[in-house]
Amino acid sequence: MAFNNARIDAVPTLCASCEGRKKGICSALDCEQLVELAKASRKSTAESGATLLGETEGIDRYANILSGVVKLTKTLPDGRQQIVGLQFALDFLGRPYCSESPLNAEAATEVVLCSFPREAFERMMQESPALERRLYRQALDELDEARDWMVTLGRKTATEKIASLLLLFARHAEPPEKTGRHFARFELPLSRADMADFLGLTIETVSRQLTRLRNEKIITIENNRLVIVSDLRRLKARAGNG
Amino acid sequence: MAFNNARIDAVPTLCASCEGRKKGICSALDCEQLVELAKASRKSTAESGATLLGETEGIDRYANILSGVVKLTKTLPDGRQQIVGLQFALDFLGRPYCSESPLNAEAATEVVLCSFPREAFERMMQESPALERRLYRQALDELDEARDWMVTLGRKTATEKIASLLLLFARHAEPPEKTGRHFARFELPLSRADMADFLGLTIETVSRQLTRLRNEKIITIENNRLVIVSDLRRLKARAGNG
DNA sequence: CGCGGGTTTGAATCATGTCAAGTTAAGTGG
DNA sequence: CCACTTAACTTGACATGATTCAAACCCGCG
Repeated sequence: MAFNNARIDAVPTLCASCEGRKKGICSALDCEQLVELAKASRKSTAESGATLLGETEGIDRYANILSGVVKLTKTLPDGRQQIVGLQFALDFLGRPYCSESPLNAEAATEVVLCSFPREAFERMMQESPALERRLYRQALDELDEARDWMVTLGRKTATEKIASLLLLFARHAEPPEKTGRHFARFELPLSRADMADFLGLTIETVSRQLTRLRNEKIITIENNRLVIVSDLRRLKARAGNG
Repeated sequence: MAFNNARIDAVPTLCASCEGRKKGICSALDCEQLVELAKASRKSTAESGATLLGETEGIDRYANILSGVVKLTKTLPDGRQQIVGLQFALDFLGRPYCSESPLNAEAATEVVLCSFPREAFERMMQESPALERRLYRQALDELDEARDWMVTLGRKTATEKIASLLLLFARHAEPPEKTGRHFARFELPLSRADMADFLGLTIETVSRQLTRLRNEKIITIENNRLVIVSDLRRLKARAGNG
């Protein structure tokens, strides 16, 4: 054990207890790279509602999300808005090989970030195929998610959309296996307005569908934000996926 | 020149005239790799309507699309269908690091493919960071496209959806700059049913919106498939993007 | 206590879906 | 060459799910 201490000590203190090192982008880095990146990294907190990445501003930093929920939005010239992605803890935030497509990232809840300056991170990407592979995989995962939501947006009814969204939250909130397999309980990370923007609906419709699910005893809502699902199977049945 | 002949000869005959070598995935390969991949490659044609990649079958080949249009679809258990992506000439078809998400690829028109066996291609991916980077970029591009369509699906009206789709086709059909900047003329690569599946509409609505655009003199349609747009700006205005 | 943001609820309206009937165009076989 | 069939598309009348507009509600906070 003592023999290995040098290496263990080499892991930056901040990273030692960081989940991102195990499951996030950083899992693709070796010790040396981790130290180098950590030197340039900065932990920061953003209030709910804060803009993390705007259409206007140049992107000068990439980041890992340590906690909280980030919404990626697009807006039409006349103000109509659509959330095109949600990112959770340990997701990577940023746009390597930045193409044109204008996209806003906004904190949906309070968010804690571990961010790196653009140049340092891009240099590391060049040098580390493993890192780039890890990023590629995340992009593929996000692509799958985006396509799943296209089905939801294009082909599901309002109730099915809401049920699908609740299931998404349940999946992210649960340490799987922790609560009973068919039970879930979580805080809604989005306001009704945000849910509407994600599902291509209006606030009123979102609200109506929630009360409908409540009336059908599929969910219970406390304090407008805490959702309890006693039987996930019934919720799944309402989500249209089978 | 003679000095270089050896190298030029080394480019596989098939590839020499192939656009994919310049603009597609293959542009990331050096000569040696190109030869190796070409040895394993196979050119093939698929009828319109043929399934290229099914939920059921394992994927045993990757491919470049040489010509034609491929639609990527997802289907809900009750039969509702959504097209979640369109791929055109020189796009890469396949799912490296295949995750779960069930996806169908079907030829929307007659399609010509240049395909490679799974193992050969994956081995090359392992060995060539440049190739993986190229694939990563395509994934990012597809992600951008998917997100653009999420806005269309979630927030646009039926007319705007149709206009947006026509603009997409125009962009892909035109050798840019060839026809006048504000003029376009192209064959619809999708049937009304496919357009409906892409836009989250019904065939009837698609048809009605097309005749509406025709009545407004924004487009002309000949033979049900040939579309002529005399002023792209008017079409853009109807697409909701500005 | 009253104020304000977020949410719920209600009634009227509208866009899109549904169902059904027609049209067009391209075969196919007599 | 002309009926006949068929598939894809268009058009019309009607039904409905979601939006819109408006009002009430709830709850934390000054």
